[in-house]
Amino acid sequence: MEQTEREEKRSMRRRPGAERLLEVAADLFYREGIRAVGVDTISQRAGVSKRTLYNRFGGKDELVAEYLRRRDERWRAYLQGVTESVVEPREKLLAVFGAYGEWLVGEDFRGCAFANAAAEIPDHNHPARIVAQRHKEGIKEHLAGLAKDAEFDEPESLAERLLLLLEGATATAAMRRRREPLDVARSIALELLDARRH
Amino acid sequence: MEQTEREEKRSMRRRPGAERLLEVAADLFYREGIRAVGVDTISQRAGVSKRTLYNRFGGKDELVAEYLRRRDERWRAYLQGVTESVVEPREKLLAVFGAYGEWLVGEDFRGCAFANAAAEIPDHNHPARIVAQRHKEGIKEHLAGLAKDAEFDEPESLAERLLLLLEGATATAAMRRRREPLDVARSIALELLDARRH
DNA sequence: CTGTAACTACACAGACCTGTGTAGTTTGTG
DNA sequence: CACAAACTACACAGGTCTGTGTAGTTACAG
Repeated sequence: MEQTEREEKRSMRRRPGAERLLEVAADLFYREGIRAVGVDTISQRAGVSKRTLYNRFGGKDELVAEYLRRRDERWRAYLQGVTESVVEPREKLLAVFGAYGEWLVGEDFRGCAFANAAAEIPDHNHPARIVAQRHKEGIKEHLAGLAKDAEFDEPESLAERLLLLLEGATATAAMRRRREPLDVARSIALELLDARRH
Repeated sequence: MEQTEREEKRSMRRRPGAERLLEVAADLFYREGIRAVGVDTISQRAGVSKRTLYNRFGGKDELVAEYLRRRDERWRAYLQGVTESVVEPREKLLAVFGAYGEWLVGEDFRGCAFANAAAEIPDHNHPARIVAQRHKEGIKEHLAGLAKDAEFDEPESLAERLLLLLEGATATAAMRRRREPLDVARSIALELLDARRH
């Protein structure tokens, strides 16, 4: 216990700069846009020298990719937790809509970070674009797993449909923040599930 | 007739610069992103002095808004044409999906210009954001009109659902260009229409 | 011919951008 | 203590950005 604490302290101490940089970058990139935020601003607000940013991440592009990687991890972990807390397999699928719903009514909602990155970065081979693409695949796989557990026929196909609904709700909500889009998406999802009920 | 032609010529001659600027700006903004393209590049490629750009549009922000306004007009006119060419009211709704489908499989597809603008511009009061929001409302109204003509119950609600599907397909296709998303959206649309058939 | 609208060429301000180079300091470890 | 990793401060290169100021040119209408 004491040892664990010390180790944690050490690893936190080892690169405290990188950690602060990522936190600040995540906040600013999401809120203001990737291109809109300069490395000077990030390092300044993180209370870290710009040199450290470049020593840790190599450049802005990789910092952006890291920002998305971390966001991907956290969102998937959150989703995992939400679906695990539900018992009924079919309800798990609907719980995903609940998770998205809570997110996109928040005051600080600014659309899907991955979609936004794709909008800002035309280059398909940019590291951030690859992370963004993987993120969507990850969500789809998660949905497919749940659909399979709920014993739906063609779980892959259902997962694709549900993902499209979530994307649609997110994109629509990004235009003008409201809770309607998610309710619409959820009700379509219900129709789809009911139509495939055994 | 002759008079019309002369008037057209005159009005085209009156501001040839503005026209060229808008064409070039539309192309660059869409392909490379709004923030990524500077006014110097635009005016240079349009073969027009930067001063003219500022005299005509007042600034970059208004040029961006104009770019979206024109894109909105054209897309709505195109959609109008597509749906008018179909006879069956119910088929008109599906024709909208056909129109989106053709667009998002093109080589130069870079996602929805309005969604991209919203992603790049956090400020909700930016003129471009207002145009983008209006665009989506316009499409929804168009769909609602078609749904009404096809005598569906609750046409507004159906329109909202169909718009969400189109948004989802566009967003998904923007991540990794494929034709699947639209097929998925279209098949969900079919299910929705069938479930509401008289 | 004269006036006016549209436009050009070009310099410039002032800010911001990514990225590097360098010399020196802190901090924890063997 | 000695060493190395991590970090700081700071200047700088070279570029881009939006926007303005100014003097002069072109095209056309009355």
